[in-house]
Amino acid sequence: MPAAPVDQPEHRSGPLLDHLARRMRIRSESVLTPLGLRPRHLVALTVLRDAGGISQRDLAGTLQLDGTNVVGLLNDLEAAGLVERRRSAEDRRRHVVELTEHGATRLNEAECALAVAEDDVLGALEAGERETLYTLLRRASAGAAGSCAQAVADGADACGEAATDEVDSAGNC
Amino acid sequence: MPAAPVDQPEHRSGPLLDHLARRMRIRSESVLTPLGLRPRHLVALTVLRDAGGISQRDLAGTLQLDGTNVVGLLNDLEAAGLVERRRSAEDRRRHVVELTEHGATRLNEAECALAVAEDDVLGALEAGERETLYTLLRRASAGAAGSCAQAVADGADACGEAATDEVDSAGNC
DNA sequence: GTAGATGGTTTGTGAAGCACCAACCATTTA
DNA sequence: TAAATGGTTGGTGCTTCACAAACCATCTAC
Repeated sequence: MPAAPVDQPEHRSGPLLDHLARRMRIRSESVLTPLGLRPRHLVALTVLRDAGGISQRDLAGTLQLDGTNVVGLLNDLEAAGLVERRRSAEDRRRHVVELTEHGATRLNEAECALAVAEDDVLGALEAGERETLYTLLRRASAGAAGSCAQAVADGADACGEAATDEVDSAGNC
Repeated sequence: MPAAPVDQPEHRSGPLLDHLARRMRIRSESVLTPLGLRPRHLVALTVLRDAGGISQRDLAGTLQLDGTNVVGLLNDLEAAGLVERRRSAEDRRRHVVELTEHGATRLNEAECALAVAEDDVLGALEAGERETLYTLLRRASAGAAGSCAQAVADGADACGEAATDEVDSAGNC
């Protein structure tokens, strides 16, 4: 073997992300079940809290989920009163989706409950590191939100911000 | 509404991890297909590179995957010559699984190819931040590896280290 | 040495998550 | 008025799993 110029080993986060997400999801499931939620509900709620009132189409884009399946997901959440569909004033075809107050509270409760799962999966990291991780994930998530590339292609301009507003839901465990 | 004592909003990485992993997986799929790999193969290969020669049982534990399904996964990888099953000398029931040289090379190629997907999903982060993210994920992954809790329960002592050895596969894109 | 536990394998079965298609209504835009 | 668009419903099918059952090889304990 030609002993290859060993310099810059690739550092891809993808597989690690995948791996940890899976571990976390498995742990989370048992914690979430008593609350009547599934991991994907949490994902949707989290996205909705960050994204404010967006259309289902945009939500589908952010979630990278087929539109028809978003309908079902939202049906669940709306039936539980965690989310609200309102017709948009500007375009009455659109549904503006938003967290209800109950939804925000419930999301917060769920996050508290998830502490156990997180301790388990992220146990090797100290508090400060976990916070760093959270910040990075959140930034990445916000940045990738509507997929800028696509937004640009559409001639839209939803790229610049969407990043750093305060999380303001009730924060008591 | 009672305006709740807004202090410590929960910062749970779980849902974000889930969200980003999904986005990444979707992006990765198209990049990986030409290489005849699936995202979950990459996860397994990555884990195997880090974990060295471990038994299938331990691999199943790390992957949190049912043993019977690990068999199928390894069948794929072995058929492609990326992985090798050897009978353990100490316990001939056990199969010691290890990356072949070809497997390491292929993993590296795949990681190079994944740059595109990563740029796409992690676009909001700069190079330094991505490296930080990678480091954190890797540490978390290594720490959670065999699930320390379980290892302790078994009376084993595989908790302390497993963290920071150099990645040493051929690193040329 | 024999019994029972353990690691691995095969062959199912079934559930969940999801993409995709088709048809449909309400609304907006051309 | 004719597309195009956002949302909804219902259906099909694929993939990824968990779980069960039956089996072989091997190890451990009695």
